[in-house]
Formats: sequence, C-alpha cells, structure tokens
Amino acid sequence: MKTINATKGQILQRSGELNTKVFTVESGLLRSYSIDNKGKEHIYMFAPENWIIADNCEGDIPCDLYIDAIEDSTITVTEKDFTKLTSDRKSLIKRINVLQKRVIMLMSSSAVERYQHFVETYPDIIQRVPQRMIASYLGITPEALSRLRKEISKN
Amino acid sequence: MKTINATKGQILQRSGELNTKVFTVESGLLRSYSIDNKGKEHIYMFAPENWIIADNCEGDIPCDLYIDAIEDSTITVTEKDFTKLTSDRKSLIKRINVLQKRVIMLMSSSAVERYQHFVETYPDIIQRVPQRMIASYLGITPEALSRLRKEISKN
DNA sequence: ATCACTTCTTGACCTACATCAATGCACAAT
DNA sequence: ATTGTGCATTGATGTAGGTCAAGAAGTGAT
Repeated sequence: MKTINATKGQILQRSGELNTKVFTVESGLLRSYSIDNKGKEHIYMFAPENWIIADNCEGDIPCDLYIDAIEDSTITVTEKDFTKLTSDRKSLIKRINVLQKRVIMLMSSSAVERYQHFVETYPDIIQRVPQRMIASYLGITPEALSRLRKEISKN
Repeated sequence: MKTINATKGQILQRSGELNTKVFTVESGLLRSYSIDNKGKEHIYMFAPENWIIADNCEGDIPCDLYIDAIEDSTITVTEKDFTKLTSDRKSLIKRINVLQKRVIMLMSSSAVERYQHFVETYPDIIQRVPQRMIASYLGITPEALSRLRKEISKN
C-alpha cells in the first residue's frame, strides 16, 4: 500500500491489465470507464473523496475498465488479496463483477449483443423460462426479442 | 432460518416490504423483478439451484424488488442480520444496492428520469465534471443530454 | 491579441426499438 | 371436441435518442 499523486487526465489503469489495484481517493476525483468496439467511452462510476474504485475482477483476469483522474488527485493504492478474503466476501465481489458487466452492456451493447451474451452465459436458463422473461431481463420487449432471434437464425 | 416450498407463480416478496429475507434456492427457479410506473416488469435476476437471491436493501428500508417462483421450488429463507456484518461486507452490499438501482433504471427509466435521479443523488459531482461525462454515465450522447436539459429548464 | 483546444449547443436526418393490433399455436380444463 | 388462456409471431406505425455536421462560447498557451 502506497500513496500517489495523479494529475488531471492521468491514466491509472487500462482495460486488459492484470493484477489491478484498488484505489482509495484521498482527494480529487477519479472515474472508471469502458471503451466499446466503436471507440466510445462509457463511464461506470465516479469516485470523489473517500470513495474506493477498482475493477471488480480477480487478479489473474484481465480487467474491463480504464481508470483515470478527472482532477488532480491523491490516492492510496492497495493490492487485491483474494487469498485473504472470506468466501462470503468473495461471492459478494463476484456478484458486483456480474453487475458491472451488466451495466456496461446495457449502456454499450445492442439488443442482439446482449441476447447473445445471455445465451452464452446462461444457456440453461434459456431452456427454462419463457422468451418474454428473457426479453424483460435484457431490457427489451418480447416483440423485439422475437424479431431479433429471427434475424440471428437467418445467418 | 427455515425451508419452504413454493409453487410456480407464488410470490415470496413484494416491492415496498420491510425486513425482507434472503432466499437460497435448493431446487427450482426464482426471479426478482421490479414493476415500473407503466406497470411493466423488468427482471433483475434469475436464481436457479444454489443461487442466493434477495433485495440488497437494509432491513428497515422498503425494498424495490418482487421475488417469485418461476418453477415449483424448495428454498431456505434466512434473516438479514446487518448487526453481524463487518463494515467491510456492509459496504460491498451497499455497492450492490447502488448497482441494482442503476440496472433497474437503465432498463425502465427514460433519459430524463435517469438524469434527474443523478442530479438528486450526486449534486456535487455535477459541478465537477463536464456534461459529456454525465451523458456517458447515463448512457446517452452529449447532444441528447444538452437537449434534455433544455427541455427540463423550460418547465 | 491570437491560436488551438475543448465543451456545449443546434439543426437535419436516421435507426433501433417500442407500441398497438391481429393472428396463430400449444396445452390444459371441461 | 371445444373453449380458454398464455405465449410467440408478424405487420404497420411511432418515437426516443443516435449520428453527423456546423457554429458559438469559454480557456489556456504563446
């Protein structure tokens, strides 16, 4: 654990990095964001004084988020130590990670992409619930899901 | 902590309830969802076997989510006990709660509503970041935010 | 003072998805 | 067999917000 100063615009973490750290903002303002396949930024969160900001991935997994300073900031940086976590806290962090991906997807992916991601991630659920519920989970109407499936099956 | 059986369609928790429980699915399938002001359902999550499902609010706060059974299910029900939580776990749960609200909003609220909610929730952030970043957080373009602010200021 | 740079705004047009309404289809109850 | 009920599909049309392009206004550097 150490304390660093970051100047406005300085990037502290890039998407794809491993063994990312946890940043605690002493003063200033940080943000985390992803960049989609069209190069567009999507802000996941802002972190002013006393907030903690990090990508909620495990150490050996490449992270999804960029983190940079919106203002000149003072930050303490700590290692993630998953070995020290209770299984209980670990599962909370995993849940946060799932939600992080969901938020990013809702902001940056089309209905087709969200559907395909859902099918890959929860193939078993698809078999067990009516389509209108999948639509409701994806944030679209049953009509839209029906049409989009038709479109996908053509290719 | 007790074990119960729920039949398909049975509602286990309604939006607005206090002191909501934590449900662990032994067998079957549950879902949690919110209902927006137009009466439309938005599914927040599915919970098959071995998943835990709950509204991530503190005991004395009215919850946002309905929970019901999509299949006949066997579930263990436990009390939330916030007094027993480490502050560390408490803050993870709070973060999950914030993300829960964000996911629901992204699925069920208009850009105007999301903006107004942001202004109320983070009035300080608004002062410190350029509008285009607010737009990026809300999941809209800077142009859309500009127009929407103009519209709001008329009334 | 001027230039470069960024942000915000505005206009014209476009598109992904919503809404509304009708139809077909499967399965359960009588 | 028939009627009902919920789900999926399809068509026609509507709309929130996106895209692209052009100013306008502020800010810092030289």
